[in-house]
Order: sequence, then structure tokens, then C-alpha cells
Amino acid sequence: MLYVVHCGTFKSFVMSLNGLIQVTGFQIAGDIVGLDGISTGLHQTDVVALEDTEVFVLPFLQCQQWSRESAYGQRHLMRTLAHEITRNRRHMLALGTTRAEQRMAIFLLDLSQRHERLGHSRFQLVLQMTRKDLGSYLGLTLETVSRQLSRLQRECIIQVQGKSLALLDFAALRRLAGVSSDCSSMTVDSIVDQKGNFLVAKRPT
Amino acid sequence: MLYVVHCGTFKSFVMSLNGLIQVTGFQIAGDIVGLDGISTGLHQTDVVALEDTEVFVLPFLQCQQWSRESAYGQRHLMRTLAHEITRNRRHMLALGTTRAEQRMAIFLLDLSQRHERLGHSRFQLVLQMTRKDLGSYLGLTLETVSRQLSRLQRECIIQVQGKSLALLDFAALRRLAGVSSDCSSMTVDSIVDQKGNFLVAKRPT
DNA sequence: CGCGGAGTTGAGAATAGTCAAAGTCGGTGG
DNA sequence: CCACCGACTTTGACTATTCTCAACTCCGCG
Repeated sequence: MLYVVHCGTFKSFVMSLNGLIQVTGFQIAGDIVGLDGISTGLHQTDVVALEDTEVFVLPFLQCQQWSRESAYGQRHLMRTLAHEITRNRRHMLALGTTRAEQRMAIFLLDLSQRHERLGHSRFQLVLQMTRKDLGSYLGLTLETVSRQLSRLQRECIIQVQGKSLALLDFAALRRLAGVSSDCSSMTVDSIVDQKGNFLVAKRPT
Repeated sequence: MLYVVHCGTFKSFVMSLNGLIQVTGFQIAGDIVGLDGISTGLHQTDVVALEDTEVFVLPFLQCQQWSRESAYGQRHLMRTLAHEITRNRRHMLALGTTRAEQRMAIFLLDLSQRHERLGHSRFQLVLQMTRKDLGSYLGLTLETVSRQLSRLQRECIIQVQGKSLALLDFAALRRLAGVSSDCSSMTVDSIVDQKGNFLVAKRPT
């Protein structure tokens, strides 16, 4: 099953056998839940609603049929999957190369942008997730999350009041995030070498 | 274009506008390169060969056609995409929840396992990537990578000699990795709550 | 009013990063 | 064939960031 979020917020997370949990994303209206199980029927990701929610249910079978019958449907499905992959890549980049403050800034900008795309304010939003969930998503402890938020508030970049949040200084946030927050505009193409060395050594004829 | 690796090793990485680079994976024989551009035709990931390599080229169009014409082809394509997603999720879990030592152990076990699946030794392998690439992949600096390898060697768990590597003590490696290395065996299904709260609040009729 | 979960804050510890120096390896050209 | 060069690696000392543990506060709810 796929689930298309109609309203509300979800968190999705993976769990390892030894009980470790990593939140892999937060889904709001328009997002799709359950992509990872699309072929096997088995989900490796769990999902929990963070507030009252509504979803549309989309059975895999129907999805596959749609994809087979219409070029548009196929294209759309693959685009969605590919988008999920690049989204995850960007998050990995954040987890692997940035510090707590920068990660937080990237997250806030991303959330704001998604809110805006839904027709809501980009300044005023609600953090439905707990600090712990947010920490897990960002690869930080809940204390570090709390401290970062406090710090951003002290510097008058945001204003936090429990779960409600106001973004006061986008310029500062973007500066902290590095330009990297909008790397979605990247269109680097295909198999290219950094230094002009060999790329694809040979192609079998 | 999709590229199926026939022999050799690739690294794939994403680059943010400000020049930060994160290696997102290493591909060996049997792996597929270029999935992220499958629908848009634009790749957000670059790929570089780490040694002499051969690849099979698979145009998107052909791929889509195959998928449309055969249920098996479609299933296979989606399975591949979904697998890529879960693989990335697992890596995110590692990046977000583990320490350097544990990450290194997980990586070594994973590499060994993939080698074995190709019919090679699971004890003896070659790290084609530089320490810097490996560090980038693991979200660590190259110095930390080097130190971790040295430490594992000092404890007689592995033996390193430049790029060639021998795994001496799998039990110890698995212990360090936590059981999490084989979370591929997880079959948790679908939308489930942690505490038995609501899951999907409502389903539109 | 008191309880409990969530959040904040502080102090000290641990982990990983930074900077710097020295060592290794492989390849190139004299 | 050997010396040298550059890229890669190792190691050490020091620093910065983040984690851990713990106390305390805030808020919603019975």
C-alpha cells in the first residue's frame, strides 16, 4: 500500500534489530508514505502520525497497473521514486558533512519551503514532532536540538515557543545553512570526472 | 542512461553548490549507476571510476519500454529502485546513530558481504577508494578513518596494508557493528504505532 | 494541586575534527 | 636503475563539537 497524505503530519523511521531508531523524514500534505515497500510488499520503514491525519490509500496493484497502462502514470511513479532517492541523498549529505547549527538551519528552511508550497506561511510554522524525533532525524541528541533552537532564538533568527516557531531572519538562516539548502537547482549531468580523468573506461560493444 | 557495472569499482557522490561533497556509495559488479536521473534525465549524482572498469549501458527509454511491456520487467525495475531507497535509509541510520568505530565495522562487513556475493573471498578485499572518499562516505574525516583502521588492526580484528585488507575476526566486527548490520532481514510491515496510539487516523471513504 | 512527559540548561566527559609533521607508495624522467 | 616528486597515509598534540548525566522548569491534564 501507498499512502498519500491529505492532511496532518507523519514521521517515518527505520529501526535496527538492536532497537536503534532513526527518523528518516516527516511527511506533510502531498507527500507519499510507503514507497520503500513498493516492490516487495514489505516495508522496512515504520510510520506514525504526529497529529490527527487523513490519507488516501493507493494499493500497489492499482499503482502498477496505472504505470503499465499509461506512459504518464509510469513517468509519474518513477519520478516520485527518483525524487525520494535524491531527497534522501541530500539528507545524507547533511548528516555527513554539516554541524549541528547548519543542519538545523537547513531543516528549518526546508520545512518552511514545503509549508509555503502548500499555501501556508513560510514564516510561521509548527514543529509537530518532539525534540527527540527532530534530533533523531538530524542525527543529534534532543539536548543539542534544544540548545541550537535556543541559540538561534538568542540571536534573533527565530522565535520558539514550544512547538510553534517563527522564522525572523531568512538571510541569516540561509547563511548558516550554506548555499546548500537549494541544491535542488543543481542540474549536473551524468558521468563526469572531477579532474578530467577517465570516466567510463570502456563500453562493451 | 543507466549503467550496470560489469567489473571495477565506482564511487558516486553528490555535490552541493558551496562545493561540499558527500560520497553516497561505492558500486561494484552488478550494481547500477544513475538511478537518480531515471525520470527527469538529470542526474544529481556524479560518478567516478576508481579503477579500470566496464559497464553496460541501458538507455532510460528502453528501460521504460521493458517495464511497460513485461510485468516482470516492471517489477524488477521497481524492486531495484525500492532497494536503492532502503539501502540509503540504512546508510542514513548509520550516519545518524552510530560512532566512528561502529560505522567502520558496518562498512567493512557490508563490503565483505557484497564481495562474497560476487563469488570472491569475504576475508580478503581491496579498498579501491582513498581514505578521504571513505571518510566522506562514512561522514568522518580521513584522519579518523585512518585511526579507526589502525585501531582495528592493533586489536587484531583486521589487517591493513595500504589498500588491501584482511578481515580476521568477524565475530568482533559484528559485535562492534551491533546486530544492526543485518537489518536487511527485517520484515516489519506497514503502518504501525510504537505505543498503540492511532496509526492512520481516518481513511476517506 | 500535583503528576508526568516534554523541554531547557549546565557541567564535565568523550568523541571527532583540525593542524602539523613525518612516513609510504608508485610513477616519471634523468 | 635510481632519485625525486606528488599524492596518499599515518600519527601526534591540541581544539572544538557533541554527548551524557543530571537538575530544574514548563505546560497540560486529571
